[in-house]
Amino acid sequence: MNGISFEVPKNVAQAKELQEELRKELEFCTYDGDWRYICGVDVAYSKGSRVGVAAAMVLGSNLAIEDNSVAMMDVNFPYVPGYLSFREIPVILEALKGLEVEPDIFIVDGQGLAHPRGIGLGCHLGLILGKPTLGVAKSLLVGEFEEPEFVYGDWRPLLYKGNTVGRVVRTRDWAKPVFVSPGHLIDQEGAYNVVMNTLHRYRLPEPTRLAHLLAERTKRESRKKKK
DNA sequence: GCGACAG
DNA sequence: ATCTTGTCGC
Repeated sequence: MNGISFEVPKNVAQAKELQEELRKELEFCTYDGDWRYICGVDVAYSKGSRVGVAAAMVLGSNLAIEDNSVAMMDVNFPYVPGYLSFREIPVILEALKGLEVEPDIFIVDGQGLAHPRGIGLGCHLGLILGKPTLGVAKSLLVGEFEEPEFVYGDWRPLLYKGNTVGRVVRTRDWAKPVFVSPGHLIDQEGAYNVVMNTLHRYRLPEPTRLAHLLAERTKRESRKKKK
């Protein structure tokens, strides 16, 4: 069950056209939550954002690490809000090639549906992989919401242009909420459940949190090795 | 024209 | 996101 291939847009205008086209392919279905391996992805940057370091962390249902992989490569596309996927997907795909275990579902560090054109990094990656994917962002890109209660697990719908595009979730007492939205082959309730089931004692779910640490550590080690 | 703006 | 040491607090 493979997905589409990654196309490289020449500029932001082309990227926008591509997103509007890909948006039609997204499928938000109910998710049974029945995964064996879940993969978190994150990208760190060095050399003034010229080089990207992607990390993929695969966890089992007990949240124990089952596999991981990293990749580093020059990043071409600039960071433009709303077009993050064109900047991060190439190096992410490279990292995923190094996995020996095949994940059932993916969590991305960024938005899914909660995006200006309804196709954030989580959605785009999901289409390419052809697997359930969701986004968990640390800050808002688009939408409006009411403050969730300051209690673990509480949430409020994230509204954008009259539609609910995700959930603003309090993943820890008193901590800033995170923005959860479906990417592909999953719905809002499913995405919320996956996040709640992969939280440990931190604000971010373990797959993404550990992928972030791995990417940071890899970057740190490689910059000292080169100089 | 003025702000907002994932990582 | 990145550049960066120590420091306050659970």
